[in-house]
Amino acid sequence: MDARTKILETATRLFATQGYDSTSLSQVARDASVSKALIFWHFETKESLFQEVVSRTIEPYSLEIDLEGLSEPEQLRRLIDLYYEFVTQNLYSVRFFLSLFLRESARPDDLFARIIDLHELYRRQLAEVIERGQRGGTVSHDVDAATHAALITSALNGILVQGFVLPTPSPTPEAIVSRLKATLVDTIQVQ
Amino acid sequence: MDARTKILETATRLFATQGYDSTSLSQVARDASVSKALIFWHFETKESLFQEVVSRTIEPYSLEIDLEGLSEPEQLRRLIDLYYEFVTQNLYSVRFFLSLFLRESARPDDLFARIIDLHELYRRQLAEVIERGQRGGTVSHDVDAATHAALITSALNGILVQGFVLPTPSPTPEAIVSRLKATLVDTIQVQ
DNA sequence: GTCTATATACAGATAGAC
DNA sequence: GTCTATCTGTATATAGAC
Repeated sequence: MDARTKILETATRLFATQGYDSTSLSQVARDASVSKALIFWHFETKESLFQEVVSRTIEPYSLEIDLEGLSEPEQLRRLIDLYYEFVTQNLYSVRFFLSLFLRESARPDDLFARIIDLHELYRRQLAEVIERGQRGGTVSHDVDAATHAALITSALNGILVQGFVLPTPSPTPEAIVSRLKATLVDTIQVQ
Repeated sequence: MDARTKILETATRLFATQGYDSTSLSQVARDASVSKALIFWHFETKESLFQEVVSRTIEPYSLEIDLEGLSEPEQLRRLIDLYYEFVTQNLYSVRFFLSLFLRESARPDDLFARIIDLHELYRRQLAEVIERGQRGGTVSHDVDAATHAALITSALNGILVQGFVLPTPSPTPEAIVSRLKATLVDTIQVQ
């Protein structure tokens, strides 16, 4: 692996676990077994290194979802499962971005916008499925689609954060997600 | 106001908005209009200043809840409202603690334990109300109390985090909370 | 491209006058 | 209690040899 990549991977790991301010380039250099000067040769400043790290981290984030042939309630359950899968598969970087949102001096605003976009896209997709189900008669008309969709994403995010924060959550995240589907999907289902 | 208090309040504001690492004592001194040396006279080190800040911030956190004369489903709704009220009234410090949990080098573990305790206390209280309701016949037996309680706290936390992260959440937090009560309480209510 | 050596700034912390 | 002046370490960043 070339030095540039080595630096990037080391920096990614350190930024993600310690944050921007608490990670020094000396530490990155040491962990990557290169000199500090080499970091500045490959990356203009500490902040541009950080920008590159964030770009590479966010890159695989996407929303490719196949819902063909499923009823609307089934689509909702699938969307919930996919969200949870995605988060558990990207636990490190999700945590990283969440803490970036809450604080941090180096805020790459354009990339934040991308994450918010993805989130809203997901929420809108939930809402659209609910509306389609209401028109098709598989979902109850008692719920406002947008609000219910927002509740689902909130609950998902909350389960996620709880997993980050609490030492060993007594009900497992999986159990809560399954309960989420039971309460937030089954109860608005018609039949 | 005496200098010590001035320092504490300035440090609280800066730590909360910028974090521990990104806040220098020079900045605290400047903003509080005192010399750096005075900070060290009042507080041994930067970290003990931080500890004191955290202690003072967490101090008003408590769980004094009056649920007399309410049916179990009403108690659940009340608990949810109280949680939401508490969080909105302590928005700054809640955000502060959340970001502490996600990162930060200075981790005062004993105080973290206190927050986790409060959280588990609240969750257990929800679970107990549900169980009592099941025994008394006001709550459906279809739900597992502990899991359902965990789902409620997750959803609440998620709504909270969403409020922190998203620019202007299209459904308001209030709307989502009311939807939460409709979906997570009404549907397990008997009658 | 990669290094050693160095410049410069600012961090946390101390000494000592008042 | 509060200050100015200073110490010491380490941070980001640069110069210049190879």
